[in-house]
Amino acid sequence: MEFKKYNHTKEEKKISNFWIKKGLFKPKKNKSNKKFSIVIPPPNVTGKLHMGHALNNSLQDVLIRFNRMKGLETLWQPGTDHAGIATQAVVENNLLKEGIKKNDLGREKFIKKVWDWKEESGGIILDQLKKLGCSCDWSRTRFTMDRDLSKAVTKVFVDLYNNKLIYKDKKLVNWDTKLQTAISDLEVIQKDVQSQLYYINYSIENSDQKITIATTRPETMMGDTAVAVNPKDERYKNLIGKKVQVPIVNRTIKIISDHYADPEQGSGVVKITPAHDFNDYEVGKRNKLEIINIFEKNGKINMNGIKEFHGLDRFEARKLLIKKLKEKGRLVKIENIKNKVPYGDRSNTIIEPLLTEQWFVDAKKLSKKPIKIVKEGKTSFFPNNWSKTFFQWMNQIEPWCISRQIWWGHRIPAWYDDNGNIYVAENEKGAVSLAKKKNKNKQLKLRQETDVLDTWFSSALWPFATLGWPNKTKELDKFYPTSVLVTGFDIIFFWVARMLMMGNYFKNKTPFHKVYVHALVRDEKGQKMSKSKGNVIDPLDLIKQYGADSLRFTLISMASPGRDVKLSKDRVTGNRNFITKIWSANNFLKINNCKYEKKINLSSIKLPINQWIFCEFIKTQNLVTKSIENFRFDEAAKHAYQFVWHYYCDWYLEFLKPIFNSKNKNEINEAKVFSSFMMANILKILHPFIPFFTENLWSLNAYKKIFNDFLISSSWPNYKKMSQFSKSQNNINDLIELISNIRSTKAELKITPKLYCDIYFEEKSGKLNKLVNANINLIKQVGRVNNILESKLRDKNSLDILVLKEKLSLKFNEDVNLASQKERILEKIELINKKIAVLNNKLKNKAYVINAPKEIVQNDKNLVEELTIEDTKLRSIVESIN
RNA sequence: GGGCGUGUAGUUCAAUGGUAGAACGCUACGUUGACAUCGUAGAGGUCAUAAGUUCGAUUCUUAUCACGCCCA
Repeated sequence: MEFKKYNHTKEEKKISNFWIKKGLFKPKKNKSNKKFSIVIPPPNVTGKLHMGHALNNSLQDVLIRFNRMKGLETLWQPGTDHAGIATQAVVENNLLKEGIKKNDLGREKFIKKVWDWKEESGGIILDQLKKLGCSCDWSRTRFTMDRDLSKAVTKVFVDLYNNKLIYKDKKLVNWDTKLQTAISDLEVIQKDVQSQLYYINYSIENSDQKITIATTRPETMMGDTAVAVNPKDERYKNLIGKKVQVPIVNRTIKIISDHYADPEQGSGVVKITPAHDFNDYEVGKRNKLEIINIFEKNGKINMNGIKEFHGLDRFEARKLLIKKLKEKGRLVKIENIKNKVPYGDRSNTIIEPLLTEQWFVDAKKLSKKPIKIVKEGKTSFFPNNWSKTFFQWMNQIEPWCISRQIWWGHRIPAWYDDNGNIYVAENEKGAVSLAKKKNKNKQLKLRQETDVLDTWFSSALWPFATLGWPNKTKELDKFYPTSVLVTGFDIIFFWVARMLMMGNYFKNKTPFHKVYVHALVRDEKGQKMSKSKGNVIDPLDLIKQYGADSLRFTLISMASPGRDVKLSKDRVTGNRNFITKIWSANNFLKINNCKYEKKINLSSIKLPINQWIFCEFIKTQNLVTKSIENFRFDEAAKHAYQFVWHYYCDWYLEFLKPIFNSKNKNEINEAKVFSSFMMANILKILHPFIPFFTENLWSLNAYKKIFNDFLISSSWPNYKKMSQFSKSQNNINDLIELISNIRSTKAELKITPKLYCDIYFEEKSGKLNKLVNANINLIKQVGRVNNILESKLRDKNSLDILVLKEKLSLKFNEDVNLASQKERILEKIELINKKIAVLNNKLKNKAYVINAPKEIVQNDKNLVEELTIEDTKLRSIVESIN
């Protein structure tokens, strides 16, 4: 009979639709009243599925499917975030292609265009997650710009403002000159770059003396308002209070003393530009210096700069200034150095510290509770080291700049009157009434703040806003706090910390009990995947080629804690082969008409191989369960793989063959039913890893009839140990040992494995004899044994081996190379004696015998005994060869 | 500069204070009805280096070296 091959792509699509249509991803009430919930890390609405998503979501799906099968009421809450800057850029670019400029359109029309785009092509990634098999409750999909979530955002803003945890301030912020918005310090990447350090002479007023300052940013000289030296620096003590002239700029500034100047760095003299450097800003504040901003918002020199520099880009200005300094002989030298330069993570342009008015969250105050929560273990990280990273950042947290000068996002609910008063309220009506109150009922014209909020501000509310907050909903009651958060370490600060702040503040309960932090997916050489390197593996390509199940299984089985996943196609191929293996095993069941249609009474199972495989299954079931519960997805996958391939397929199915060839109807029937019953259980424990394939096979095998459920909603196996089976468990494992021994003996003797042999028991009363007689058919077929001999025939066709420490003779129909066999045994003897010597040495050591635990010492003694018996028997075999 | 992590078979990774495992790869042999996307058998490790703790260290401690990441 020929079987068609398993077609991943075709089947997966079918099953995905089917699950959704049947509503099987929705939480289902049950008796136990236990709940399990996860909120998805919302991907950007502009996002496309990459390997990081694939790993992140495969792991979540394992947890979700596992807990769903364990009978918990399970919710996986999906959705996307509006990705303010990224989305605005996408739509802006699309419009530009049509020749439309954002500013010509105006704010309102532009935002409508963004919504149009979102409806049409936003959220592709959600469909891609479906392809991956994610069992989110898609009917609950949320978007951070949804009306409900926006309501939550507004409420949070207003509450925090009223409690003085949000404030407006004029400060130096990280300014992106390309996007023309402020960004938070987390969105700034410090990059190592090659730079030039320029040494420039400033002349001291009323003197011939000059002092040399060093700077990487000479153009900011136009904003210099002081020169600083360290108070302890003897070289310059007498200069403090004197004045210097900034060359070219021709402004006179003071020499001040401030500890910020480092005598060891450069010349020990630094120029101070409070408007364009965070450190200088602090120096300026301490010394009450004037602040001169020389840049426009696009990074060009403004009217505060030198006349002929007006409108010049900052880098052009630098060139021109250096040229002029050279001409004037003020440039002492240029040094090549490596330094860190701030870049915007979205725009990849150099970030400019700029003095602007922005909105800030008092993160310091909000961080107190989360720190306590994590310390107390109410939220714990796995692996636990990440809590250190978390504390480190939280303990030195800075105010969080939340305003963005873009259009797409939650517009800040603040209104201004003409006198510059601020009214923060949930809507304009509220603001108007606040204004009235303040201004004795005078009718004032208000205008709303044009800035929008940082996208992460709304993401921070995700765990409760998606469940309906601020309304009191059933879902919020049931599923908040969520059980686990699964995320990459790269957003611990951006997202995890901020959710902890908001969740603990507004819900007074931590948003999740556990945070499972996974690593990065890299290429097979361990390099970060990046477009520029060209080493990106597209998960969708792999899904197309190998199926989502193969990709999932690969990612999951490689997710060891604290380690990056180094992905290669070979791995995926290997796991695809694993799935094919199960497919063909199932074909074997089909051919033999193995069906599980009536509930079995487990205690009525008689066949040793059935008892054995069941014992091994229980071991596996327990290991897989424990591993998933401990977030050891890698181990869970490996245990399942090991059992299916190396127990069920390699041995159990082989042992079935002699039974099917026999005439014992009872045995045949039991084998048919039980093999299929085991397959059903295999599908169950594999379901969280390879959901499509297993659900498909479940339906092909019609297991729904007997389990009354689709696989996805069937119950997780939790069989109890059957102690009356353990004798069979041991026997079959011994049998496997025996057969393996016969096989390897043949291989070593270069006897074709096909060849049958006769066997003779040297030790008639030993356990081998009993074992073989009890399983005679298995031995004969699987071990390729002809007859059990009554008396030993000593000739050149036969030889002795040691199995389970008993002597056994094998007799073949052809000559055996006894000399090579002898050599092999001698090698073994040598090895055994080495081991015995090591053990004896240990045992001779009195300190060891006194200090080591008794069991360990006893174990060693037993081992010596056993090895000695083995040694004696092997020696007698060698002697018999002579 | 501060912090975190990693170093075990050819490769990717486990485990473990008391005999070091798996997968993939490799080698040999093998298509008689589950499976060549396969089977059987096998080779392959001074557990980065050094010192310490210990009866005993791949495992614990410290230092060194190498690599990676985060923060300033």
